[in-house]
Amino acid sequence: MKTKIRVVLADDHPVVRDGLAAMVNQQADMEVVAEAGDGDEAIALYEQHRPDVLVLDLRMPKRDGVSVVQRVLELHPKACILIMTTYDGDEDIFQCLSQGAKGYLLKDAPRQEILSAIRAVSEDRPYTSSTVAAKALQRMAKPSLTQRELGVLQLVAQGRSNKDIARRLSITEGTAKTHVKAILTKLDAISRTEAVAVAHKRGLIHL
Amino acid sequence: MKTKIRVVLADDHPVVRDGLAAMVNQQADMEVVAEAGDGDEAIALYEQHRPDVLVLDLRMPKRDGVSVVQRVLELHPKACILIMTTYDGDEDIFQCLSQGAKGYLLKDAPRQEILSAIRAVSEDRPYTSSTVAAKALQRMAKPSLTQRELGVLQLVAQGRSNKDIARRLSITEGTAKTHVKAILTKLDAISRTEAVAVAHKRGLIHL
DNA sequence: GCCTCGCTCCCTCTTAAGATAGAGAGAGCG
DNA sequence: CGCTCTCTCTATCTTAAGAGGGAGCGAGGC
Repeated sequence: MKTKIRVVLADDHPVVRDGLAAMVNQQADMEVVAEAGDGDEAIALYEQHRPDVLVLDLRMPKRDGVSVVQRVLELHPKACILIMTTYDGDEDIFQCLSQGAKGYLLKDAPRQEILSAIRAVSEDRPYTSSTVAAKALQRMAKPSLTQRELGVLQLVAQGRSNKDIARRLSITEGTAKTHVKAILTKLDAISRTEAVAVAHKRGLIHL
Repeated sequence: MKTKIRVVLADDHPVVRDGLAAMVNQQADMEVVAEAGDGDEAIALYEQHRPDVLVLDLRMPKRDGVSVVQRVLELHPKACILIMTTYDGDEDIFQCLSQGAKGYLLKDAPRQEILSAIRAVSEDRPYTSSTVAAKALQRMAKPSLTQRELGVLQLVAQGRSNKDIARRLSITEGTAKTHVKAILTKLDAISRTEAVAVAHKRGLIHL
């Protein structure tokens, strides 16, 4: 028998970790070697165990999924990371995959799909369901927001006025308006409130 | 030995169901008798098995948690329902508990807390962590929105203009403004965008 | 050097949003 | 019956938001 696929889990919900661990350990060809409850722990445990696959949630305390992907791949370019999350916004998907994650799947996926995704990723084969892949492709056709625009968008989403945003960012109200207008154009929205709705759906912001 | 606590699980994520099932079945005094993947199924399986405890997720396909609570308690006033979700908005908590759910806890709760919550609820004792209970109390001090206002809020959150909202609801723009104004006052917000942010945080709307 | 992009600032103009105040119809309730 | 609440509509007024322009300046790529 071949050596088992060694898996590290990272998710802030104990229930989900238990569920995944139970599923994985039932399989003859894989085992869970460690479980992390936040982003920092995920990186530390990857270092310590050097697993074949890192299964990663996106929204976690201390450090979010995208940044964990970035950091782990910086340290170990050959790392095989599988994202497993409830968020299906095209921005999240695009960010993770373009950072170098090997797979992305949603928590409502059936057991079989989850297991075969782990196997695929462990062999360095990318795994992405057709719906998820479609969103990543959709995202590529859309214009990206600049750092500044993302910062402004964040404040808009909190309900701040242009004047308020200008004060917080130490720019003039006119400039704030310029940024907001650019955001509206890129997100194809008529009003700031619609922009927030679109941005939220796409995963550009997380309220 | 006493008879085991019979549990029905309802959650749209197979992983979570597996996790809960693993945790529960490891205990000597409880067992999972059925698992549901959506709201309708949850009601049907409750009918079929009449478990001691129904562990329920809030956001599910077909029928949402609050409405499942309502329906099950309508059919079986003595039903013991434990809400288990990621949503910690005061509105969700308040709705569930005031409908008659016996417990409410968050998915990031540790294993021990989850198990003791199930035991408490099975004996008809209410279980609510202090943070959750605090939110329910906070909510009681706040003004409620009327049905109409909730409908308008929904449209505001989608980014619709007052004129647009008026057209969709077959009322005048002035009336739409009146409703929006009332929403702003009740949510203590200055602008509609802030109102959406507040409403989302409180669980009044789910984008 | 030239060009593009991101960030900043400026102008005008129109429209939407929000503050304020008043009022009537219908439902439900003590 | 009066009281309260919800929903509806009215009107006026001020301010914020958004459309549509143009423009300078520094960084980085070709």
